[in-house]
Amino acid sequence: MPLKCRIRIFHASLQQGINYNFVTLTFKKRGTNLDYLQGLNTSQRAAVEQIKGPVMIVAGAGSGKTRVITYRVAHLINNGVDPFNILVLTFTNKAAKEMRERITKVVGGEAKNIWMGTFHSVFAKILRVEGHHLGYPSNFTIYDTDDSKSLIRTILKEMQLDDKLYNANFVYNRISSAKNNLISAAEYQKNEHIQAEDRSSGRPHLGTIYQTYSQRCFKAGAMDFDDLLFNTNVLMKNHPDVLYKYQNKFKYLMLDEYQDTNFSQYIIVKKLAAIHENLCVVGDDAQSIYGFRGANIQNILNFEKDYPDLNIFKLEQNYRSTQNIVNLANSIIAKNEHQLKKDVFSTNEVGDKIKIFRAFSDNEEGKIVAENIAQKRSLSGSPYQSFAILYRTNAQSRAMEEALRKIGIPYKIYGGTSFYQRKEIKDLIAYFRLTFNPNDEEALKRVINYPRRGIGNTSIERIMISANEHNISLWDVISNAENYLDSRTAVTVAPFSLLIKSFQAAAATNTAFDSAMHIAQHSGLLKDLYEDKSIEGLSRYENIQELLNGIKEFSDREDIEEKGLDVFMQDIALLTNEDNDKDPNADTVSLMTIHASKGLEFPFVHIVGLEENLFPSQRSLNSRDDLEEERRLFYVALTRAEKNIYISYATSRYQWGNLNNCEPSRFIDELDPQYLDLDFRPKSNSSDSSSFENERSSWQPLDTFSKPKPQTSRPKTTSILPKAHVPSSGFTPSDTKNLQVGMEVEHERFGYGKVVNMEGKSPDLKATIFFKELGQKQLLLKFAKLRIIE
DNA sequence: TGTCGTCGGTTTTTT
DNA sequence: ACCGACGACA
Repeated sequence: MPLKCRIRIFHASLQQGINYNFVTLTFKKRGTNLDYLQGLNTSQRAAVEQIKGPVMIVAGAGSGKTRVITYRVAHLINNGVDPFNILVLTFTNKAAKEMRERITKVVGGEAKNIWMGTFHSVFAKILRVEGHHLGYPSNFTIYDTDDSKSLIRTILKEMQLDDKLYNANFVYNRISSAKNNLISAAEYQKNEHIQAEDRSSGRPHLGTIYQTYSQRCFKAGAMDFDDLLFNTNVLMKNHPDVLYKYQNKFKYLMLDEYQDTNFSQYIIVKKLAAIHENLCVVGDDAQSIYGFRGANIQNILNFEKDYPDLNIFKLEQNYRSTQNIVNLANSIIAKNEHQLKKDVFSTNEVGDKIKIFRAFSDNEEGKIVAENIAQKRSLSGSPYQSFAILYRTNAQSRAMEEALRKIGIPYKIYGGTSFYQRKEIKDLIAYFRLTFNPNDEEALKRVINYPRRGIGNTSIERIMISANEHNISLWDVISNAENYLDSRTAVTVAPFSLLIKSFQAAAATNTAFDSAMHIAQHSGLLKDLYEDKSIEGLSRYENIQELLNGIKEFSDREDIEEKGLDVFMQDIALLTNEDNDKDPNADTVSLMTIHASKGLEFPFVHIVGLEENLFPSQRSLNSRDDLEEERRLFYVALTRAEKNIYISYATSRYQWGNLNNCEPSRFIDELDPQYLDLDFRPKSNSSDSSSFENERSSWQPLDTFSKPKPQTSRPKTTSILPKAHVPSSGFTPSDTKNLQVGMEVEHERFGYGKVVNMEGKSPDLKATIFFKELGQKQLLLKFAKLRIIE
């Protein structure tokens, strides 16, 4: 067989390659550039050059991990490995994208042939091709968490179970963790241990729910996030021929953030690598922070057992941070019992000590952080991009946002509600989903009566009952309404099924954009949003525009052949906020959870909310393992910083609308004081320590707006958001043809703001405006009514 | 069937 | 404080 020959030749050349000394290697390869090897330290270089067999790279924070992965892939290609035979699994889509760009710089266009992506996106792609072996259509829907929970609620209702005891969240997590441990519904019900556990917690029906849930997903032609991995495992187990095919396709596997993989992912990788064993995992046990999602730190230890001839490389030199930061981070992580031994060090400058301060409330904390950023920026001349604010929970962003807004600092929030999770976006996408997969029960329930069509709960219930009775899908019922429903319901429902059928016809022949536009208009959704003149309605309408713009871009792409809406839809459920970053180069302060900050770096980092029960989280206090995960999380936060860290805590904080007192976090006590600047006093903290009700700032921002609001003592926690802006008398929109960055404007509803950026070309010219009350917004000028303030 | 008010859970982190 | 779910009423 030609295939076999190729492998043998290939291995032979590898053997030689390894025996070359460095100099020969540099000159050996024709037409390729091996200069990159020069820029690596000894252990990095050793890891890059060990291209055969199982490899584990233990990469300390900031030790040039991405660089090593990039160059290792480049090195594989330069040593004759076909890019089509390389699979690189990363943790986020963004990481994959960045890595591909970096590899392209070294090896050129060949890089686009590498399989690179997250577990979920890569195996979704494979399941679209191979899913038919398991009875799934290739256009299966991917249920997101909301879809899954909604289905669970429906099932609970049908089974007439108490939805307090069987809380949808709880059920979802239980099913998720079963799947991530490769326990099927049938096995779940057979497993005595699990059954005993469920009985003793008073929830004996969990197994049945799991079973029903799986069946319903299958019938709807849908997989949830965990199914993408679970079904990949089923596929590999039950279809050895398919497994064999991919084992030989992916002769070289690389796996980033190995510490964050769960059992299901671990088995996939292990099986894929079983023949060639060219498996390289990269990770840092000290940065394992996804245990709650089933990530198993044991995978690292198992790895050594599974591959006795494993080559381990440790990257211990930190190139990112000052010595003080690295030493401080080490002093924290040393408190954990479970860890691989390594010695992370820095030879950068010693740097400033780490500053800690106290605030009296979450709002004051925000104020100090914001002022500190403004001050540091003007002193050091660093752009806003060099600053990050990291927090434990998303809820903490609000106080920070308000403070930044108040003194006019532009910011960007990462994570939080993703663009694709917004209601209006999900609504439109549900129409798309239904068009391509009418059996998608969750999509159908979502839009069957939105916009209003007189199909209320009673009708929906009738449809569901009929579907269950005849053991058919909801779609089967409504598309044959006269056979399955009473005549009155049938009459209201029939037009809806015709509508969807007309969408199917439209989508069959049109490009993604034309189909999407057709559906947005004829579903009535666009009109419904257009008529909603509230602030929220306007912003929803703009979001739909944004989605349509995105689809237009997709339709205009020249590098892909299939441009139908179905192709666009394929992994939209797997996209997150970062993947929709409109202008990644804008100069803004970054706000995000510590989880979201993994892999990123910033010169100046604020870590806020260092309080007991918040960080470490209250839920982590019961077990040593959970607490250690929180400590690793703190370690991740500290190691994001290049130059300066500011740690802060508040002595009181609004939670659930109440003001609560807080204790400083135990993590603060664990910091080695020799690296701390204990005398640090933020400028404004000393003067108005008497009261945190005084919101007045001693620092005068440069870009004040023309109409300052009189300050009163704060009546409630969020006085920032006005219900509506009252336009100044005689508001008339200006001609925005000559709008330019820096101009101040008034918007009919959003109030006063300043243009910070312009992009696009007319008629799709977009302006990014920083509104005094509402923060940053992007507006399409052809829609926005703006008055330019002279 | 649609709308409005109340209630209750939520805030850990995400593909 | 905020959201979704649900019941009472139009």
